[in-house]
Amino acid sequence: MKVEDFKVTPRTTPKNVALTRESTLRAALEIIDEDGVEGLSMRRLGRALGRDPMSLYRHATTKAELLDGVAETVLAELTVDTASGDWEAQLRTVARQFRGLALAHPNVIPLLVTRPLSTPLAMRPLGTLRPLEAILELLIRAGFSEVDALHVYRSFFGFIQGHVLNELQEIVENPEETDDLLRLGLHRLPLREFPRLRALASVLAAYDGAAELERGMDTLFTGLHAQLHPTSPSPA
Amino acid sequence: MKVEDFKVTPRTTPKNVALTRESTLRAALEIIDEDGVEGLSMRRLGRALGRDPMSLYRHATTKAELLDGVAETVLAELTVDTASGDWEAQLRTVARQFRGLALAHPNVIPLLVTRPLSTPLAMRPLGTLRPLEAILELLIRAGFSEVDALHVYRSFFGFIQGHVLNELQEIVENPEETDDLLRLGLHRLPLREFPRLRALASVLAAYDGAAELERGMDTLFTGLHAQLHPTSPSPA
DNA sequence: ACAGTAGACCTACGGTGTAGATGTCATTGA
DNA sequence: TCAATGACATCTACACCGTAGGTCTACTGT
Repeated sequence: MKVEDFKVTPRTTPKNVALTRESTLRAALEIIDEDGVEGLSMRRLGRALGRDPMSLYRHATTKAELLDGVAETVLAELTVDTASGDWEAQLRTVARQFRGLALAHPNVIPLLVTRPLSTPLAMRPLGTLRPLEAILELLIRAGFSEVDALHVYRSFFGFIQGHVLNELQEIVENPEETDDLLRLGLHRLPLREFPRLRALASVLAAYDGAAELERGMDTLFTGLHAQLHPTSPSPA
Repeated sequence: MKVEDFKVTPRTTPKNVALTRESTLRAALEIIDEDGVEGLSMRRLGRALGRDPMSLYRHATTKAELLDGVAETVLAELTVDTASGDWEAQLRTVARQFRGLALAHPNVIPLLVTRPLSTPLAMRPLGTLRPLEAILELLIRAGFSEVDALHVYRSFFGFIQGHVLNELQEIVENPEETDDLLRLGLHRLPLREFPRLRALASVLAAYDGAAELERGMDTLFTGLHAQLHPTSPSPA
């Protein structure tokens, strides 16, 4: 009893399992993780699923929607404990989660930061709005006014987005090279024009994303505390 | 004497002016401003310039490089006064400039935040590194150590990037609608799941990007001052 | 038993980026 | 002066893209 015996249908392979939105998105995510957003085409996704590319339009009316779906599934991994009385600790946790997602799926980040630019807030996939709602809930329960809660959310979200973009830009060009200047390829920069940058080679090479995130949050929360406080300031 | 009389060359139109890298990038920027990055194709750009699409490869070896060029020209509009003794004031100026660029060319922002993710620092267009070098120079002259200067730069740059992404996401769906909830389309959100978000309709509608940027910078600089200081702390 | 329908498939259209060959000058070197 | 050299523009062609529209099949509810 060989696999071929079941080839009732023409050229496609797995076929036994039904095609769901979830499995489609999972496969799409895999392709993006491997080859980036550019690498994902409907034809290739169809091939990966052993289905005709056109079948995909059963579960996503358009490719853009499919990309939104991928962004959504990734973002949905965030969990916010709205019951926590310590809003700062909770936000710190979310930030670390977010960084984790970014490192696990770096190729999805362009999607995450870019898609909302062309989609009004209310038309975004609900899954992407859920963390927003949860954080608002958390902050308001912690005693912030609505306006301040939104302000904190924006500062926080802008911060982690910025941090992740920063961190993902730190790409080492020649990992095997021992000299920092060469490893980062900085020797290519004209010495006259970029003395500071070149001098920072070793500091750049020693970049520690996790530490930088913590430090940035220290900065952020110091600033936030100095500026506004919830009515019930301390953890429950 | 009609225009047609000059049609020595086949189908293309302007032709008299030579095709330079600069004019090419300017035309590309115009198309992106109008129709977004998706709207830019080599064929369309060629049409806009009255040249064969293939001519473009004389000034950019690939489309990706052309996009980098567009990002570069936009970013090159930033000016940093490295001689200023008041580093905070100078950074605030840069931030406002950056926001200005973002509002003037919103469709370029995806390029700005996305392209560096696939390009090691040392291989980026020099124009995009110049602001970085200048800010490092500014900070070091102000008395920061190299490490701290880099840290400040990263916090700052992450912040403005995050802010701009936040601000550009605030798209109003039905500008003519008077009720905030309807104008933002928030009525589409399930009431049970998104009570906080829906309640914030009027606050969201009153978003003021410039004010938010200033507020965010207050937060940021408060935090930075509390955390580290240059050896020569006050403006010259 | 039959109509309706949901899901998958196929074909085809107008687009894309760009490799490679060809044409057309202007400048140079002998 | 003429030939050669290069720079630049053009054309053709290839493999790929997203997706509109039609068709086939198999199951569902009546």
